[in-house]
Amino acid sequence: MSVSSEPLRRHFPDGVFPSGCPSRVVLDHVTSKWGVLVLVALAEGEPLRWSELRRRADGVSEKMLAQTLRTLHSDGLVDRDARPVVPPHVEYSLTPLGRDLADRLVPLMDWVAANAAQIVGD
Amino acid sequence: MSVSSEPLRRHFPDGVFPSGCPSRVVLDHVTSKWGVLVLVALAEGEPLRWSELRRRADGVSEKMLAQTLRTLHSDGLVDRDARPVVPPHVEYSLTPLGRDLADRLVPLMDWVAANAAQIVGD
DNA sequence: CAGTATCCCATATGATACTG
DNA sequence: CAGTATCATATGGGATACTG
Repeated sequence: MSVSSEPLRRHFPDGVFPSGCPSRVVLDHVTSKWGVLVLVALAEGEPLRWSELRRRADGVSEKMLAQTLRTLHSDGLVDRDARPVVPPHVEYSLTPLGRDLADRLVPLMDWVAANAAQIVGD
Repeated sequence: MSVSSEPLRRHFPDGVFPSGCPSRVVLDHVTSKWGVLVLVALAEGEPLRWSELRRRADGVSEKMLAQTLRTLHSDGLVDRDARPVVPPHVEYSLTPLGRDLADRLVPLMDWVAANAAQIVGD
């Protein structure tokens, strides 16, 4: 079933992306080991705090979480809301742009979750 | 448009993926720097040869192309068809599983292509 | 709590040369 | 043409200690 009636889908005619173009940079941010995980964790919809993110992106070090969050924030994908209270209360959430991206990431993660055992020969 | 009427989407309730589970391994293969590019290059539909892949995954070294191809092949995502001629003629293509994955990768790449300039502040 | 600052290492990635 | 083999390097990533 689902025989492709379209033999060709010329999405990226001249090579997937020219090396060194902005798309490559963004792709690397987005597909970075922890970037995907953080984005998808936030894709649930509700803002998450630092400690929650550390738990949900299981295994992430403080250094990498900080670095990932900084990158995603400066890319305009993640919002950082720091409330001036003590102890500090900071919430991270997706920007509209980030949500848009996450919508494309989630199907990928679903696929991985569904097929990983088969692939890796669990 | 496309206002989310669903506040929560509990795709990955207990943390995106447990650290060390098969999904993490597959995710790393699939989102590896060159893995994505090779998969998407092959997503066009027609089989590609080594040299074509090198051109389309612009910037990839021979070592990394070989390694990426080996991983994707052993994951059952990419087929390798070597014809016993001289000079050698080898074609790579997606397996059904690989095509299924690529279908989820392409929308992501399209998004990246569409938004990269804005994000990186070209 | 939410980070930053350091030190350190594995390995992902790269450049080059060589081969069936 | 389609790789493999080597050598070298950058940096992604981790552990630990410290701080506003």
